[in-house]
Amino acid sequence: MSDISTISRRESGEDRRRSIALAARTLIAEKGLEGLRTRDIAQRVGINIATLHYHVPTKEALVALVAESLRDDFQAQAQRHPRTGKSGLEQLRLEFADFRETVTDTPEMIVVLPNLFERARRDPAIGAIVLPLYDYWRQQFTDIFTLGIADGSFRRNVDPAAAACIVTGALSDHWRGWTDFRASLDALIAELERAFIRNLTD
Amino acid sequence: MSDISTISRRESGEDRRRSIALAARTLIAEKGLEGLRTRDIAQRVGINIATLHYHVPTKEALVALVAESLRDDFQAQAQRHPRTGKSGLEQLRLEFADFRETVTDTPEMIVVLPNLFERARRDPAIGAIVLPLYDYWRQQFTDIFTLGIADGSFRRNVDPAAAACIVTGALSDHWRGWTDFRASLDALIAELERAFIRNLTD
DNA sequence: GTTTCTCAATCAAGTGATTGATTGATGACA
DNA sequence: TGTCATCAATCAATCACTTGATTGAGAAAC
Repeated sequence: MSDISTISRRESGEDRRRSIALAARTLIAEKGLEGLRTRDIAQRVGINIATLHYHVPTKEALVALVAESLRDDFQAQAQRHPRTGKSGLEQLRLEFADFRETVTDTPEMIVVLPNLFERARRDPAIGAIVLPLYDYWRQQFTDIFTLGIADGSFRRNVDPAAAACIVTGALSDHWRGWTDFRASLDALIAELERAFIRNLTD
Repeated sequence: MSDISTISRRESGEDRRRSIALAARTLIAEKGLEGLRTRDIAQRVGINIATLHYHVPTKEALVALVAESLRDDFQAQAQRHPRTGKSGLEQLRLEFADFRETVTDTPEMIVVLPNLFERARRDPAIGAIVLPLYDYWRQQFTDIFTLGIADGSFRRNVDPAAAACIVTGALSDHWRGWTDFRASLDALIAELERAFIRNLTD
């Protein structure tokens, strides 16, 4: 038998801030940063506006909290599958699998992160939190291409840094889904592999 | 000798709306859509807020005006250099040259357009204006790859639609400039060519 | 008792938009 | 040429909220 009188509306600071960040992420995905309102967030969480300010003092701090929340999730996902000892091509394929998983598991991250990247142009504090994610992601591919050239997976004349930019650009463009005019993810990934793998007659 | 008494503050509706659109574009580039204020636009143009509403009745109509303004500029630029009679690879190179020119000539378009693409998720009216631009751009590359396969410029196993997505993704990612971790435009373009050109021993 | 958390009411400034008056430009007419 | 009517364009003042944030009191947890 549940005791209604023990139901509390309180959450620890950390839990509450997590709830706030998640609600804000959802709302940014729905309405963009331009439509983000502190009252809407409070309502979505189920708290009073003053409670929201108790936990997160300004709107600016709120956006930073969202950025940190996304950074932490992104980093948790990046550690899921170890890469040690695999060839360049194998690692490339694992990165593609990871990408597919991210798109499936956290679709809202896909929408919110670019909004924060855009905001980073004007807000160095946000940039300091999220831009390293992009750098890290790109560095992963650069390392994979360097390895793949050395192990014979990829063409010798591949420029690892430029190739990394091509791959991250193509994948992030795909994840944005602005337009229905796009190749399927399978076709895109297959073409990305063909673009760099070493020709058998080389 | 100039006659001061003939100086007027009036502009035709069309000229005024053009001024308003350009000011709004500049402000979106500076502050994002979330920081766009009708009074700021009016001030930037040098008119009263009521005058702005006289010409453009709502903020929503204003964003649509910006979208149309960008569409028109984009389309004007797309017609600059004819492509007829050139090989797939030559056309690809012309597209890259066009891209370079756009980035140089209208840097603010580079920032504003993606903001409108994002807004298009939530605002079908804006999407109807700007998303066809992306489709058109992508279709250009698809056609180029199709042609280039037929004329022997590109590998036979290139999937034109997927390759177009890769190129447009890589270029648009580059133009965004979120991070300093990127290849130079020259290196990116060179790698994009290597990704698709036909190997001499094929 | 102390600390943390929550709330309703409120504040001050900002925001998109409106109102009513005025000005400027143009064409018709005497 | 001068006058008048008309319409387009402009403005200051104002409206009706909206917005991020604050205040002071009370509740909950330890």
